[in-house]
Parts: sequence; structure tokens; C-alpha cells
Amino acid sequence: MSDKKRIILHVDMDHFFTAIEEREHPEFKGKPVIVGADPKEGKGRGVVSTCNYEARKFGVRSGMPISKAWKLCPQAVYLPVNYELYTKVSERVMEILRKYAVKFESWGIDEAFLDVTSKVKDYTEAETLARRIKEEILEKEGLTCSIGIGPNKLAAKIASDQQKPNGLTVVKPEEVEKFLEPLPVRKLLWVGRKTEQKLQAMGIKTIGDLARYDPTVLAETFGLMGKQLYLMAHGIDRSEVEERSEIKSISREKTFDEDTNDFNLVAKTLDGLAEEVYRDVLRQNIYFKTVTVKVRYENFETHTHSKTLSFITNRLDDLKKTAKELLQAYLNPNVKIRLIGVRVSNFASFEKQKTLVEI
DNA sequence: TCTGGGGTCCTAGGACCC
DNA sequence: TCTGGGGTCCTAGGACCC
Repeated sequence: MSDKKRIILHVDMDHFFTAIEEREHPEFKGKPVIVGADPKEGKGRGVVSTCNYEARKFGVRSGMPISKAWKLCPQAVYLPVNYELYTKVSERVMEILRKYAVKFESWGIDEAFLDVTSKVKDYTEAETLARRIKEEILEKEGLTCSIGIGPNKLAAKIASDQQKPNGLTVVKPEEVEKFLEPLPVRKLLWVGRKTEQKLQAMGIKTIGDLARYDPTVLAETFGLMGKQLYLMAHGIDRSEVEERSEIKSISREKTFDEDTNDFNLVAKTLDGLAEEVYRDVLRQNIYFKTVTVKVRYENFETHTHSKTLSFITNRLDDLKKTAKELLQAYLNPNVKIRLIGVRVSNFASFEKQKTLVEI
């Protein structure tokens, strides 16, 4: 389907975690609220997951070390991440959104893309639809969101970020290039810190700079990604709105309160994480072949070590034994460990499992 | 700035097979 | 002793997303 014909919405819930906490605790209204790691009087490890707009006035941002947030705003209400609650609210919000879309794609816990092409006849109607969506979410869940409307996912996503919170931004097909031109490249999907730095070194700061750059050089420098960058800079994105298929991996990891070379503690923690992964494996009726152990040392150097079994399994014993085996390679009495993690992947569907058993 | 936790996708080299 | 081409799987690392 060509870009001209589609109408895509991107819905982004406003400071989702803290908005839910404020809803559950009216006494927080008007106060800075920060959801994330335990600040421990400024000594805590970990980061800010979400903060409300009152906290942002103090310079607090999501992803920031919690110790820094504490320095900027010690008087804030600090809360742990209550995933169970947020997931429940998310499911209800997604259910509301899904009704409005012909094609639907959730994007993390608090965002979604909706293809509404055959539900509306033009952008005016799309805007009306977006307002209805905002009303329904506010009425049913007491939460606000920001919506972007555009001819593709890229334009819609960037548009939803333009006016926050509680915003609505429409970018029509003929306006896309002009809309993107002055924005920093970092706004593009898949342009993170590293790519931004590389582009900066090439003299590319804005999406407009990128659009004017030689596509051949971009392809040489960034491979497949380079071609994608050039197209995105021109507002072209043909990717479909589609529901994510099955899950590809399940993992758990834990950063220790203090870096440690107590190998008993490390092994015990790994066992605990394996048990949590195992619970998920059972719940989802999954068979895995590959086990990966992740270690982060005190200097933040991070390694993964994996093993693919010659058989597929869903047994805790296989998981624990393989993980323990993989861990051995990392135990060095001279270097403390900051984080330990375990992951299973390379899943076989139940059908595949049956076939193999029959053979 | 002293950097969580749960994911996805890409790349590149090497093993192995036909 | 030298040696093609294609395909798939495995492993490790890295960038990115929320």
C-alpha cells in the first residue's frame, strides 16, 4: 500500500506509570512523583523509570540515575515500579484502542499504532476519531494521552511527540518532509545515541541534513540501516502496522546492591532468576533450546555466554544446569560482578515439538 | 550522569553440510 | 596439496526500543 493512501495514528500515554500512581493516590496530585529504583537517600542504584511533569520541572528525566534524581529533587514522592498494576491498566487501554483500528500494533506497555485507513475518509475525520479515543481513555481510565496522525508509522510517531501532554498533532502526506526537516536526527526511530554521534561527525544534525546527504555514502557507512535512514529522512516508511507475533526470548536479570565476588551469592541469585524464567516458560507452554548467561563486571563491561542444547526442553533442571555451566567461565576472583542474568531462546512451538518426538 | 530490566533485530565469523 | 559456492545454524557483541 502506498504512503499516500494510509492514515496511521500513534497513541502515546502521558507519563504512564506516574499518571497511574496519581490516579490511585489523589494525595500525590501536584507533587513531583518519581517511579523507579529505590533512591536510598541518594545511594541507590538504578534509574528513573518515569516521572511526572512536576518532577521534570526539577530537571528529572526518565533513564536518569536515581541518585541524580535524588540530588535534584529529594522532596519527590519515590515509588517502586508496580508492573503488575501498569500491565493491567495497559491491557484495558489497548483493548479500547484496538476497537478503533483496522490494524493494530502495541509498542511497549504505553504506546500503540493504529491503521485507520478504511475507517475514515480523510484527515479531518481522523482527527475527530483521535479526539473520541482521547475522550474514551480519559472517561474509562482517567488517563490522558498524546496522539500523532500521519501517512505512516514514522510520521505518526514523531507527531505524537510534538505536543505533550494531552496533545494531538496532524501531519498530512504533503507536509511530512517540511515537518521533519528542522528536527534533530535523534527523533527518528532507530537513531539512538551512537548513531546520532556518527551522523554528527559527518556533519548531519537535522533530518533535513540527512535528507540532503549522499545516499550512497550513507549505505556504505551504515549498511542496510543507511538506506533506511535516507528513506526516513524523506518521510518514507512503508512498514505495516501489524500485531507482534510470538515472543522470541524470556529473561531475568539482577543488578546486585553492591558489586560482589561472593560466588555463592552469584550462583544462588542465578538459580533464583532461572526459577523465575522457568515459571514464565511453563505459563506460556514454551520449549527452548538455547540458554544464555549475562554477566556485567564492576567496570560495566558486559558479556554473554550461550549454549544451544542438542534437544528442546522445558525442564528447570536443564535450565539451571546449563546456566551454572555457562557461569563458570566468568568467575574471576579479581573482578567483582555487578549484574547477573539468564535468558532462554530458540523456542520450538508445541507442534514442532510433537513432530520431533515422533521422529 | 556512574549508568534497571525486559525485549527485538542486525552483523560477522566460524562450523558444518551438500 | 589446493580448493567453489550456497545455505543454515551457532555464538558474541552491540544498538535500539519502552
